[in-house]
Amino acid sequence: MMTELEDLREYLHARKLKATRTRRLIFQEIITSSDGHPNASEIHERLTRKGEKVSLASVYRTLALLVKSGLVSQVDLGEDHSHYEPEGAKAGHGHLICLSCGAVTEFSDTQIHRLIGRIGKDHAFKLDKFSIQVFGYCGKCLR
Amino acid sequence: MMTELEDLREYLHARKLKATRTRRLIFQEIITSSDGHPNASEIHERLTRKGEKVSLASVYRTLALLVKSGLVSQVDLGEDHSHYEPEGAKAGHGHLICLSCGAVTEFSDTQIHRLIGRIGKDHAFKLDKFSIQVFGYCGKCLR
DNA sequence: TTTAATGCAAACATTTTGCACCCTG
DNA sequence: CAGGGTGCAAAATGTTTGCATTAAA
Repeated sequence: MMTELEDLREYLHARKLKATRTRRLIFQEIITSSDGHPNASEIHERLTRKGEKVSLASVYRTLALLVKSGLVSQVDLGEDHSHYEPEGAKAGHGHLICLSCGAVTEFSDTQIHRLIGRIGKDHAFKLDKFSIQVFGYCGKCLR
Repeated sequence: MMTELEDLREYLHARKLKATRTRRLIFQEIITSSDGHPNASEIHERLTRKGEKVSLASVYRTLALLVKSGLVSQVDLGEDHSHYEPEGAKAGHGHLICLSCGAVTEFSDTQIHRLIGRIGKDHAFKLDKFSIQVFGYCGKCLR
């Protein structure tokens, strides 16, 4: 569980950047987030509520750094702001987004990977990453 | 080609909304757009350049209406604003987005449809629509 | 002690909204 | 001519940036 923090430290040290308390707090907040996909202001609120004095500007600056590092990925859930999630081993997964309650469920599927890979080849396109949003209604809301 | 305009007229008439010149112009701009996925300000600029006096506010209001009607769909291409495209027969397709030149190529694949359908079932999720963005480098940029 | 990182506030970009006036039906 | 639609300007969001100050290394 602290492995990720080590990864961050390593990343920062390798490029002579500073492992500040602010950066650790923000990264930890993403890793330990119960809802899984917080946005910038949620991260800011949660830290503030915990008594940490971190500015929203730092949240944005740190998020940009984390995304660039590959430790965190930026996801679009169909809202007008970005969400962030730890980039775990389960790379390349999609999100099921409920249009009624907003619940977000992740899914991962090896067939999708293979299919996307083939589509890239068919179009002479060297792929870097992909993102899938499936909108609809979750089991709870259907009842 | 004028079929779409008829569809718009029909949609508006059915709910006692007005088929104004502004609405027709904006819808036509999306249908006939050469680049395929204009954003709000591109639509506004193009109409202005053609000598049409349409406000950006009306562009946004009309886009919202067109999306709700199902005649147009809103797409996310990884930028900080939305793009719009006609909702043709080829429903449910994805976009290949070049990280170098920004070119956007569409793809459609029946296997993806099937796969997404199955994923929905597996999660007791009634699906409405889906969206796929594949980021990478296009053939031109690889040379 | 050096230099990167932070907080704050102002700046930006995109989208939304209130209101007086205009046009379609 | 009634009611929805439009333009304009102001406001609301989400995100970025300049600068003086703080804190890692």
